[in-house]
Amino acid sequence: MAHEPQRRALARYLEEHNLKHTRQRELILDAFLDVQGHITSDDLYQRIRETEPQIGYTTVYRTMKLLCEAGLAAERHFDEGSTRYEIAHDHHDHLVCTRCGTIVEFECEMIEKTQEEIAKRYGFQILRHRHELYGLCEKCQGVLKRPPSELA
Amino acid sequence: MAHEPQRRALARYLEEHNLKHTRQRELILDAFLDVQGHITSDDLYQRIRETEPQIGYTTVYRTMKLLCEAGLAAERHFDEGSTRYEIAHDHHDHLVCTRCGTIVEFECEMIEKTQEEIAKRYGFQILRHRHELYGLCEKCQGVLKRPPSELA
DNA sequence: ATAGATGCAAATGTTTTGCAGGAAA
DNA sequence: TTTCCTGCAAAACATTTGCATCTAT
Repeated sequence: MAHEPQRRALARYLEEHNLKHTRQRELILDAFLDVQGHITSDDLYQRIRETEPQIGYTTVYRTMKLLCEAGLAAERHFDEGSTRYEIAHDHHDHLVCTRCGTIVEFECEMIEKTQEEIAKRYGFQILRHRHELYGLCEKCQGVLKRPPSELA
Repeated sequence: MAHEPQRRALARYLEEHNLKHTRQRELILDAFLDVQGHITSDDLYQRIRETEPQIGYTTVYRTMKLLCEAGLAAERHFDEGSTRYEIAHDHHDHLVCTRCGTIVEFECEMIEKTQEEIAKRYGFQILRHRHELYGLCEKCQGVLKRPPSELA
């Protein structure tokens, strides 16, 4: 069933914090890793309940927070409203298509450096940041260029 | 009572859209402009009700949306949760102090240009963006350096 | 045996909506 | 006198919390 490294990381985190290793936690970790994407707790809950209808949405919400604390997931807040989770990895920012919801990750060292300079100029010490570019992905630009009759 | 240019702009917008010029709308516009800051609808409601207790919070929420449509206010969503409104002016981004809530505006052409390049690389057409730097302002860095006994 | 987890229901905080009465054009 | 607004109460939404029960250790 794969996801072994992450399963081990979770097990380690739970032991170190005197927390319990439960079926639900393993289940949610697996489902989350399977999706590979920027998913909401509710999406994940809907998905899991298809095969495990006895699971509670509260548990999914709580477990996603736990996975963040364990360093396996990262919380993101895009404009659309609900909290999304991504698989934790190196720092990056996002491009978000406002039509189809596609999310693309990018990183740019130059912007990072420039941010530091700006912060220095205002006497701030940056702890984190949020940089999101909203617009149309290639595909959606194409769709919107067609005559209205062809639109969904 | 000042704010004449904005009052006129609002009046013009209301006429053009066949909307009505009411005491509440004028009141909310004035209060909003007085604050000069990044304020939530609820903050504004609390503030106005001190002198005008009969006003409804619904009206404040609705009017802030109206002021955005009229181009007089702009909506912002920072990490802390509720929607804040600022007086509409040239494009800019923000530094936010996570301890005291101070918000400083900045603009950086180089970052803007770099964003465009990134978008091009991924085939995106940017419609808007969001760039927020969270950290400690000068004052709060100082406070947090002191021994714990001196903290509030 | 016991600390901790689960899942339901209810509470939360913010914002929106339905609607009857009220004010502007 | 008609169209639009207001303000209340209630709904919406996403998320969190209280609590009795259940489970991993």
